[in-house]
Amino acid sequence: MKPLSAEAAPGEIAAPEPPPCNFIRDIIAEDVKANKHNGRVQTRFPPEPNGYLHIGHAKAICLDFGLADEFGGRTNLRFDDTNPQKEDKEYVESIKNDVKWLGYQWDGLYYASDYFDQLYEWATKLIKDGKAYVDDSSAEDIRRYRGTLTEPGKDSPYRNRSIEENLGLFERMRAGQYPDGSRVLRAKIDMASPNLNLRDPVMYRILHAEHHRTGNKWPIYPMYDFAHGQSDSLENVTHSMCSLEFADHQPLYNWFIEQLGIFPSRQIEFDRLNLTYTMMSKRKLRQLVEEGRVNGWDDPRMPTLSGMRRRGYTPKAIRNFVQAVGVSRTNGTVELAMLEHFVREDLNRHAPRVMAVLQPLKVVIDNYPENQGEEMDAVNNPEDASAGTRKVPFSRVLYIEQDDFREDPPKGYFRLSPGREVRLRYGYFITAKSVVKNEDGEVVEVHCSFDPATRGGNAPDGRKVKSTIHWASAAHAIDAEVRIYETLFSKENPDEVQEGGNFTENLNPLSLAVIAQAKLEPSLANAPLGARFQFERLGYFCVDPDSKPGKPVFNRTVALKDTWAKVKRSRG
RNA sequence: UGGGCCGUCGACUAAUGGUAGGUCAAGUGCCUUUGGAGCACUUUGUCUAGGUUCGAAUCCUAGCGGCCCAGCCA
Repeated sequence: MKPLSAEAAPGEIAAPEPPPCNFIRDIIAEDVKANKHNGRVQTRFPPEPNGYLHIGHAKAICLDFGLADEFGGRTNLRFDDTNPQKEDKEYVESIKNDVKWLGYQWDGLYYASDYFDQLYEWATKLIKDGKAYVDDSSAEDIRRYRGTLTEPGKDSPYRNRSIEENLGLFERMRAGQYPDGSRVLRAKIDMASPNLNLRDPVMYRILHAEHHRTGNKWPIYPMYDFAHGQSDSLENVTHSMCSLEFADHQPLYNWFIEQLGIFPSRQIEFDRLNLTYTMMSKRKLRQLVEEGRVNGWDDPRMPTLSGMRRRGYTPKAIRNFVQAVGVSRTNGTVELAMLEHFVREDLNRHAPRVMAVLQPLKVVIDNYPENQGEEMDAVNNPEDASAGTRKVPFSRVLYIEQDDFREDPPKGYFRLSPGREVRLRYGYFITAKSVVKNEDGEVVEVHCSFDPATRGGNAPDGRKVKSTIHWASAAHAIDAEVRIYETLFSKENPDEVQEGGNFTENLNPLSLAVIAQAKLEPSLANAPLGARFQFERLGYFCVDPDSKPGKPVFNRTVALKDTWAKVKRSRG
């Protein structure tokens, strides 16, 4: 049965479709139905503040916040800041900013470092219960004793120290009496477990490092595994979503909660988002930034939320995309085309239309009076009548797109060519009469005639033209820099390299093209930073922060779908 | 090679033992003052082999294929 939403009265908002099913929603719905935790739903988004958020994080954010919202629950933002060497305040600020930009507001704001005292106390309890011990082995010995994927590990020689000795040692670790790396606190579980995470995992390591929040208070820091589940538990998190690679950690997550007898948060793993022609590895994104292959974390080619924001993506488009992609436990890669569809869909509805000529070709209308001009009425957004109209100046000398004129038009080419009549959008019908060429034989000027009866773009005699092209009046146009982006990598999977190769070899040398002198209609002169437009027939563009008064810079967010390009391709 | 997770149109994802459906992509047509947008239509799929069952994408067994795990990272 088809939904009847299409029959809703014009202007009426169709009832939102029920969200597509997914296995996490099913789990939560069942728990709520069974009145588990009295039907309460609490989630959390737990980034480590060691880099900028990317589109992959957006999926986690939409899941954590979106599912909680659906069930009337709450969501915390918690920074998993247990490794001071990699973390920084700069990242926590950018993360907060990006989450808000995406459209979400957290209920509680926490840091794992808020729990360091509690965690320390819990570690002491485990020692007293004979469930944890201090190991003096070197990192290398610990690795050796851990065994391999196929062989069991062996007990550390320090595994059976007395509780009193362990307590004393751990206190001195905490007092800062030992150098980095000299000792660790380990959980006493099972060195023969087929799950390597259960082979006496490290709970605390010694790190004489300054933490961005706790300063020099702590010379020891808990590992992720000894912090995450307990943090969830302290926040009474009912459903703790994380990515698939943590599935092997779940038994350990549960083990600590059980040994400590604390609130039983439940971990649920889902698949990460992968996208073609880009990558989500924070480490590699950082490398691109540090090696100067891109211009910072917010380079519009980056898959970071800050990059996408600068590129002109809307939060709504990203949320819709994430919703459409869904969630499962398979490892797949979503086509970039799907992301682009959702920006176009959103921008098509909301972005005002303007005319801009990127590769200008001069057109002179010989029978239009010199030193005369007029203003044409142009529709701001055909998708939204309330957006109104504006005036666009017209005169004898114009610019059109170089692509919109062919001296020798190929078959199927509908645009301007000698003897052919086309419409100037919101202007007049014009017919090409002759061309002026430079010494290289390139057309640098097209002379046309116009039909005064077609003002506004309609012929009273009802004759049709096959093409409508955009233009800018030479005398009135403003100059702008326009940055055209292509995919950052030229391979669908940038990690696909020859033996011994490196992903940077797959960087697309054409990922950025700068047009220094585009010609824009004058209404764009004072467009505010971040403003988004459709340049008619070209794509969606937004104002970049590099803009200077009188010299705007535009980024192309995404091109319009280009049927002509498709025709050309299919004809070779 | 031990353990864990996972295989559904080209991509992503539904169907919870009972009609294999949706979105993107691709294609065809209509419409059009954006070769845009919109509308209509179309193509293509349950990894393989057995089994259970009136009935299997779903349950079982065995293969095959992919991903993750041997940090004092998260």
